[in-house]
Order: sequence, then C-alpha cells, then structure tokens
Amino acid sequence: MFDAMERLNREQRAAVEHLGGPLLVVAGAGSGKTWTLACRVANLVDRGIPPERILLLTFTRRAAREMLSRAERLTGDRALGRVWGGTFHATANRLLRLHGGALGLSPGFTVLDRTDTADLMDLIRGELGFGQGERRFPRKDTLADVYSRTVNGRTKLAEVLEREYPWCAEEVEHIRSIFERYTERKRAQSALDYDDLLLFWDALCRHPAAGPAISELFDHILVDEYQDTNPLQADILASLRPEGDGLMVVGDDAQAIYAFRSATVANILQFPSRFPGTTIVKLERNYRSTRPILEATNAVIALSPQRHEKTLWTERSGGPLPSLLTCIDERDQADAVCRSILDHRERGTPLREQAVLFRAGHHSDVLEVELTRRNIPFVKYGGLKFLESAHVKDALAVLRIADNPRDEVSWFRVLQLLDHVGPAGARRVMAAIGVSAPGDPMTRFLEQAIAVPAPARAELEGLREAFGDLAVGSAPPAAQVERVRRFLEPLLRRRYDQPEPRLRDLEQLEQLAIGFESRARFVTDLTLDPPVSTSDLAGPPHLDEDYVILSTIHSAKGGEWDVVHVIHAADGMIPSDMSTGDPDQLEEERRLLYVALTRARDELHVLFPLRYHRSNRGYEDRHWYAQLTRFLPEEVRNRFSLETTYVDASDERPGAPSPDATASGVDALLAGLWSD
DNA sequence: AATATCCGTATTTTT
DNA sequence: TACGGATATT
Repeated sequence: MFDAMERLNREQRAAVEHLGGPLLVVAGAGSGKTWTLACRVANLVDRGIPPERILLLTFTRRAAREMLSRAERLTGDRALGRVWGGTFHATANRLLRLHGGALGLSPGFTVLDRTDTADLMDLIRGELGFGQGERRFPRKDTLADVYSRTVNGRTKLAEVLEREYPWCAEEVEHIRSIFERYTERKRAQSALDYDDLLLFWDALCRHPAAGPAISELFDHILVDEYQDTNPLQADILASLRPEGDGLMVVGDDAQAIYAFRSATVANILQFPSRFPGTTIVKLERNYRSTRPILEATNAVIALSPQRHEKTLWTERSGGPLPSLLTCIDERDQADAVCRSILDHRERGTPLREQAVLFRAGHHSDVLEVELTRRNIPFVKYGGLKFLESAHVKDALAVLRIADNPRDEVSWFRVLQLLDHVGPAGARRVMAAIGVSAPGDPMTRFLEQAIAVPAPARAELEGLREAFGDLAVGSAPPAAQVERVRRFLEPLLRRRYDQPEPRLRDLEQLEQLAIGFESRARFVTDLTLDPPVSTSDLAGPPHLDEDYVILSTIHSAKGGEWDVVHVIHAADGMIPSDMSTGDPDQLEEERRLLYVALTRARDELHVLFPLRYHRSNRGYEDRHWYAQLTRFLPEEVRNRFSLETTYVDASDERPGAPSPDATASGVDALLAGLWSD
C-alpha cells in the first residue's frame, strides 16, 4: 500500500487521501482514474473503514470487479469483496430486495428489461386499440423510449414529446393513458423496470423511516463515470448524502457518451454548486498514450464547441504518428486490419493487447468473417443480441412465469408459441386462468380445463408438464433451463427453418445458468448484468488463449490497449447518420470518436473505406461512396500519417467507379425498367 | 374471426 | 433479422 501511494502524483494523492466533504475528481482520459479509485478504496479500508460501509458505484459490474480486485492486490485484504460494488441498477436491486418492504414492495419482484417494457406497452396499446387508425402512432420501442426519457430526465411528458418526438406530440393523451395503465400493471405484477429500480431507490431514501436507515449503511460513496449519470441518479446521491459528506464522484465531461440514455453532463458541471464546499481535483497528466497520439486526440476534442477545461499532457515522448489509412472498401479495410494485427504480433504485441473499435455492433461483421477465415481468434464486446433473440426470450419467459405466475408479458409470449394460438388465443387463455385475478394463476393453469385449437392441445400438455416440473423448484437453475429447452425444442423445430443455431443458443443459456443459487437470481442477474462479450457466451474460458478484442466504442469505455484500430471512420458511421440532425447528438458522436482514439497506448490506426456495398440482395455491385468523418478535418489530419492501401495512380483511383461497376449499374437500371 | 404467411423496410450505442 | 402490414388460409 505504501509503495502504491508513493507512485501517485500530487493530484491523485489528494484524491486518494481526501476526507470529509464532497469531492469532485475531473479525470481526463488515461489519467490513472481507475488506479486512483482503487487506491482510495484500499486507503479507506486501511484507515479502518469497514468494507461493507463503502459503496462503489460503477458503470458496469465488470468495472467494479476490476477496481476491487486492484484494491485487494494493494491491501492483500480479501475483505474488500464485502464492498458494495456495482451499477446503480444492481445496487438498487440489492437494496430493494432487503429494504423494499417499507415501500410495500414484495422481495420477489421481477425486473423488466427494455424489451419487456416495450412488450407490455404494446400489449396495452393493443387493448386500448390505439394505432389502428390512419394516424401515425408511436411503435412499442418508441413508447418505451419516450417513457424512459420522461422518467429519467424528470421531464413532463408533453415537453419530451414536443422536443424529441414532435411527430407524435398530438397523441399526448393516448400516450399518457398507456403510461398510466403500464404503471398500474407493473405494480399489480410486482414488476420493476430499469427506471423503477432507480425511482424506488430514490423513494426509499426519502422514506421517513427507511431513508435514514439506508443512508446510515454507508460511510463512503464513490461514483465512477459521473458524466454518464442521469438526473435521477444525481437525486439519489443527494438523498443519500444531502451535504455530500463522504461522497466522491469521478468523471470527464469530454467523455460523456450516454446522453441517449438521459445521462447529462450537467451532473458533473453542477456538482460543486449542488454540494457547496466541494473540493475539486483535476487529473490532467496522461499516463496512457504517447505524445503523438495525445496530440492527435487533443486536436479532435479541441474542435468541440463545448468547453472542456483541461489540457492533457504526457511525458511519453516518441512513438509513431497515428495513422489514417484510406481503404478501397469494407473487405479491403478488414484485410488491412488483419494484416496490421498480425504485423503487430510479429513485432511483439500479443493479440490481447490489440483492439478494434467501431460505432455499432454490426460494423465488425465483415471483419469477423475475415478474422475467422484467417484463424485469428477474437472476442467481441457489445452489440450482442443474445438476450433479444426471440427463442432466448421465450425460454426466459417460461422461467419467469415459474417464478411469478402473474407476469402477463411472459404468458402472452409463451402461449403464442403454441400452434394456432395467436394474440387473441393467448388473451383468451390468460382470461380463463385469471392471470391477474386473486389466487394462484399457475394452479389454475395446471388444473383447469383450457380450450385451445386442436393443433395446440398436445403442446399445451407439454407446457403443463414443463411447469409442473419447474414448480418442484429445487433443481439447479441449469437443470431447469434444460427442462425448458426440452419443452421448446419441438416448437422451435416447427417454427424455424434453421432451428439448430437457436437450439445452440439455448444450450448456451444453460451454460450461463451454471452456478447460480436460484432460478430467480439467474433471471434477474441476466437482465441487470447481461453477457457483454462473446467470451461470456463461449462456455468454459480458455484463459491462456490469446485473442484480439473487438468492441463497440461504448463497451470500450474504460479500456486501454497497446494497439488500437478504429474502423469505419466515415460520415454516416461516426457520426452515425441517425445523429447528424441535432447539434447535441452530433457533439456526442465527436466525444465518442474521442473516447475511441484515447484508448490507445502506443499505436493508433484509424481506417476509412471509400466505398460501401449496399444490400446483398438484388443487383450486384450496388454501392455508395463515403466521406471521411467530419471530425477529422485538415487541421486534425495533420496529426496523422496519411496512408492508403492502394497505389494512388491519379487516373485510376480505386475510389472512382470501375468500368465494370458502371456497366452493371446501367444493366441494373435497365432491368429495373421492365421487371416488376 | 383468427392465424399463417409473405413481403418490404429499416437497422446505434445500453443499465 | 425482426417487425409491421397486407393478403391467403383455416
């Protein structure tokens, strides 16, 4: 511990040793923030604070684990496992299961994820008959979005609609009634959505009896990535620590990338005025990147019209300029990345110390194919659709009903799996067994005669048997998933052309369930801490294996690698063309690129394909030409070494249409004139 | 009347 | 690929 303290710089040490009033640490990219937080935790424990009286709020559970294991290594103290570490949501879940009774909350509540929220809203929209007329009515995902923005931003519904969704602002009354019913239904089913977890935590803090008890639990509260918290989360902190004593927040307004989730940099900017007497510490020395890389990233963020009041500096002079590599198309880009990765490995950088970053999950599709073809192992973070795939949700819905037979959304989903049972049939069955009536709907489902179309009868029996077995309830969660899989297998085979990959997903779900203490715990943990990487899903880990990291930029937050490749640096990708309309969103995209570039320690490669192929169906070789991202204008490009994958013969630029492409373009046009 | 099936379209990021 | 809308089928 003493050694570690010696290695801290003056500002870091101030942050570690500060005691008493509120503390704001403004920590630039690569300024040793994680290290500082870990030292602070270790230091607090060294001073005699019991670990279980420290609350460490991080952005992901992974970040909390990482920080606590570093702190453990510092103190050699295993007790650090007792620190309350995790996300706001996971912490809310834990606190509410222990103390939610004060608010009339059942300790067995279920947690609705985003798609569950959307499905329940859709169910209600269907009942109320909205959206069937001529007028455009928001889809279920939009409804869930509006709801979350309203709640998280603590903004009036009408205002949110006016500002963010003007095209459906006229529907405010209908939307309001959907939200009202949605709330009633959640309560009746004792279900909490993501936003409820925070709202109930906040309410618990304000509760006359429970509030003080909750605040009493902690001597110190440390919050990481504070720039990406929302107003509700800031309110919770204020409720827990009205004077800010023992409260420390760390963040960087230049790295705020979650406004789409209602996060606001106002939290970090207004922290000192919200908590008078705040001590501010700025960490401006960058330990991560070489000077050429730092100069390039500083140049990128300098173009942001918003003020970021710090300038990062480093003593790591030397090292190559970052490169900006223009490629012909996506295949060429994938090829160039592979060659670069192998080249770096030849020169001594293992694959694990190399990452490829991109804006959206599917941006790595072509690259993944190429890596696989060349036998380069990789693990992908972010952009996973595992829990969103229909069959995985089906399996989870069965498990959830077993735990909470009043769960309407899950019944509605599971019943429609039966042959010739659609929305109407499912509603009939649900009414017959009284899903929301007093008593136990499961008993009624198992014992009553239920009318379903003839083709569904055998499958209904199968479902009953499955629920019968699950009701016994003592089997390990993995065995229960296996039981559900046995029920679903014939249904999936009937429903899908290619059931095998889906069945394999269910086997993975079974793997994930291994080791969980209970079925309920498994289902809740999965919604609050879903698998974030392909390695999470790959079964037993091969720890000694070397692999490249592929990651969305969002999931790369907090990460750092010796060599970083940023691909698809094209307008329309970064910034995403979904975000180019609104200046604030555009600035968020700029910060996103900044976050990506600042992950690099020694070498940074930015890649940009000139040409994108459109749709794989239809006429071949349809494509469009991309522009380099607007965030790398001339004055920033000067900080890069400019390279191309091709020889730039001036009259045969690969960027220009080849004769072939032109011919097939004409053919396509002609064919379009007479085919229908 | 309800369900199955086909087709076109749009597709970010995540607790 | 998944969803919504339209049409075909039971």
